Amino acid sequence: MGRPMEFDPQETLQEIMNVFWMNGYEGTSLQDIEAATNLKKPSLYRTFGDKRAMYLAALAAYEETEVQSAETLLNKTGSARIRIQRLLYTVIDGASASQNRRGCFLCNASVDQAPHDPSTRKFVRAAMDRLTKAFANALAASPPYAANTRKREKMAAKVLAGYFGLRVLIKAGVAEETLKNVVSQLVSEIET
Amino acid sequence: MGRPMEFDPQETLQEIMNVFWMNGYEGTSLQDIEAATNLKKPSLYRTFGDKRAMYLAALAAYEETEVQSAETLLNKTGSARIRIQRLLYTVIDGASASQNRRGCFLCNASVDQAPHDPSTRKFVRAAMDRLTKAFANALAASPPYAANTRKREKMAAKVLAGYFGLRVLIKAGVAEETLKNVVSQLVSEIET
DNA sequence: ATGATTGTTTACCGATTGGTAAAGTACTGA
DNA sequence: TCAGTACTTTACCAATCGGTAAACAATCAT
Repeated sequence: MGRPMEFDPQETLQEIMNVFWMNGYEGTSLQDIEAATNLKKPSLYRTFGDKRAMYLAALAAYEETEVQSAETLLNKTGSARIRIQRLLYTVIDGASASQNRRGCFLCNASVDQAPHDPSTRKFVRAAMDRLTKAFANALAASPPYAANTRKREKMAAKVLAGYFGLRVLIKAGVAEETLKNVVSQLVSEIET
Repeated sequence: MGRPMEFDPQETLQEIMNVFWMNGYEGTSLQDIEAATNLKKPSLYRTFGDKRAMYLAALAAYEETEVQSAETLLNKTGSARIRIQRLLYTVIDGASASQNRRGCFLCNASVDQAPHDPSTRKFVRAAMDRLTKAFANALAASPPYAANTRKREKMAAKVLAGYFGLRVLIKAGVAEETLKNVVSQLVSEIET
């Protein structure tokens, strides 16, 4: 059956994801991807297709790892407020601890590719819906939202907006104290 | 005194701003700028410097036009809630009316350049502060916020986050109804 | 061992990137 | 009229862009 692959495509995809996540689509060159993966272009093109396909695959990988971990975090114990607070503080801690300015890949993709590429837009919107549903599920942990679907969905949409706004502020490098203010404000409006 | 300029640098800067605003820094080539301004590269480099200088000048132009118009909108009559609601609905209408997916240039710059370029980050943060202060001033139109500076600042930070989140959702192309939900939720939490 | 098959490496492609030197053009003051 | 000056145009630069053909290396079934 021929020569076996010398690298793990899944692992490689994670590395590709990290590069696109940090630098965006236009900001990432094939050279950058080569450096990040320790692979040469022909191997990359063979396994993933062209640059755009790599980007979409990276987005999909993001959804599978990061969005899912957000979901599990939101599915832990506690009231609606506690659950969402837990996620938002994790985001802040992750940013300030490791000087991590990558933000949220979905948010980045919305800004730099969604307006120009329909397939990216479609994908991002689907992932956003998934995130919104995760927020809605977390909200359902508290009676006022469990009882009222419409109320839950509206609040979920607002939490999503606040979440993205937070990620933008992080990318801009605003002070951690400001970030915590935003989160405490945002969370305080969630009924128990 | 030699040959007079055949174009208006201010006007040209607006056109440069529009291109960067739409396509981001890496997504904009000098060819794009030439096409948008009807000028050749040497004229552009002579008047503005290199590409990065053009980008920063475009950001400054954005602050002078868009941020200022946001300020005047927030300074009109009405309660804190009314004022902020007015701005946010203007944003939504501007997006849905003209299929305008440019979002907010400050938000875009935060995502695609602030993490990589310190001077962009510095500039964006200053403009954000200005916007935050404009929100705070609008909040001061209602007694609960006029009386309590700390409360006002915290709410202003949250409104800023909501504002950026909204611009991200717009870029992702979410339904107008969802956007309106976000705004109504956001605004309903502003005391009168 | 050997051919077939698959993966990797090297080397290259045309196009485009940001940026500039030099030639040409239009205006000024003398 | 004419030298000096400032702007525009043309033409070009090395470097890098995304993408690929062809040579090379490693494994398989036979």
